[in-house]
Amino acid sequence: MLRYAILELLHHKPLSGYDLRRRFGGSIVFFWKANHSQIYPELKRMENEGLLSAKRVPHEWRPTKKVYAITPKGQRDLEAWLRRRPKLQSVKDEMMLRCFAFHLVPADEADAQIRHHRDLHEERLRHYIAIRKDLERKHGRLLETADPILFWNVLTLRQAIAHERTYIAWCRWALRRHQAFRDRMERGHAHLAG
Amino acid sequence: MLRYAILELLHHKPLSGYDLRRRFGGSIVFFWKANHSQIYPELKRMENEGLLSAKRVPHEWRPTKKVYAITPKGQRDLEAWLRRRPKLQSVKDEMMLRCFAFHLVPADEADAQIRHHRDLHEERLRHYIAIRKDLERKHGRLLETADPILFWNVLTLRQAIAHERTYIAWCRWALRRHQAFRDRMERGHAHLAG
DNA sequence: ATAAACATGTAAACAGTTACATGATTCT
DNA sequence: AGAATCATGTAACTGTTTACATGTTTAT
Repeated sequence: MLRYAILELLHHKPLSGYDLRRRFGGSIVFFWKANHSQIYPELKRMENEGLLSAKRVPHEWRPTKKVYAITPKGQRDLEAWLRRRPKLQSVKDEMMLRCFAFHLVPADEADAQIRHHRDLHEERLRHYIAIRKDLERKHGRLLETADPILFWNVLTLRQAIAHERTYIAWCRWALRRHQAFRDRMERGHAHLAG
Repeated sequence: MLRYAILELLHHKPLSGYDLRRRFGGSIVFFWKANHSQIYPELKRMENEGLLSAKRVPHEWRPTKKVYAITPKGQRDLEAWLRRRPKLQSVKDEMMLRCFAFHLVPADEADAQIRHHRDLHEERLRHYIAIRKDLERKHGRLLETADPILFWNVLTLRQAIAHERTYIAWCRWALRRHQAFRDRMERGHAHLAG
């Protein structure tokens, strides 16, 4: 999958491994992330398969860059992948796995975990909104753009933001529900004791 | 991570690899999935590490089962894991990666992809809601339960359902937005032509 | 001086999917 | 007779993370 993200990025313009790695901290981070230790070997493999062509570009004072460009074969591969109908990805959610097992820890510990998780998602949401503000400053009203690249990027950003908001709302709801559950249990015990 | 899912399931009662695999088609499927080819080797590893104990249980007519039970060490490991504060998982979303590249395919193909994806999520949502109905039939009003295990399970189910609904709503919104984008582009061209 | 950014790689471990492989029992 | 379910494994491949490893340039 990483290779398709790389092909899409190189479709815009040739980039080095280092440049690509920085791109994975930008707009694409909403739905894909990659470390340099995964990027460099993948670029080599893709070059061997004829999807990319590499060129060493020396720079007077700075280290020489190895710049990769997409080949016609790479273009065809990317477009063929876009036309496939993929299956649904299976969900892997560590927080929900923990939540499923929270009956094994004290109630306060469960609350602390949920609050911590909510804070992390709130931070990520703020980051996404900052990126959106940035795009708005540069391009004006995003949903009225005439640029297809920006248009699709804005749609993915919207999905990322909606996803974070849903997660945060769930955390808040779960904390309220848990409080109600604890109150109920306490009253139950009081009743039995009294 | 799989091991903690297994430990949680074995905390309730001892199970064979085959039983565990079926559990991964039940309530836990909302946030974790595992194939038998991953389960069997993992069980062996966990037994070697002293987290589980195995017992061969022969059955008059059916194949002998190898039933695993959680050990005190396994219990401690599970509880220690529950008290850790994990980092946010990085998002990996194939559909959004595709969407990011949809400027490379014809608009109708992009629409077909989004509709297909919406259908898949709608099916998954129906499946989750069927599971919830089942739980309601068995246990009555789920949010008023006094059983901590059921309580936390219901919270994870709610998150799974909210997640699917957000995704479906995004697909519908994206289709509307894309139609508006296409209309705008057409009017733009008409204007230039006229 | 030293920290941050530029620049590129490898190695080991961990995680997950798909395909291969076998054989009994039960239901239609 | 054939399909479904029970039951357990291995092999090959693909993907991802963390740590190791090195060296330059630029800004403070």
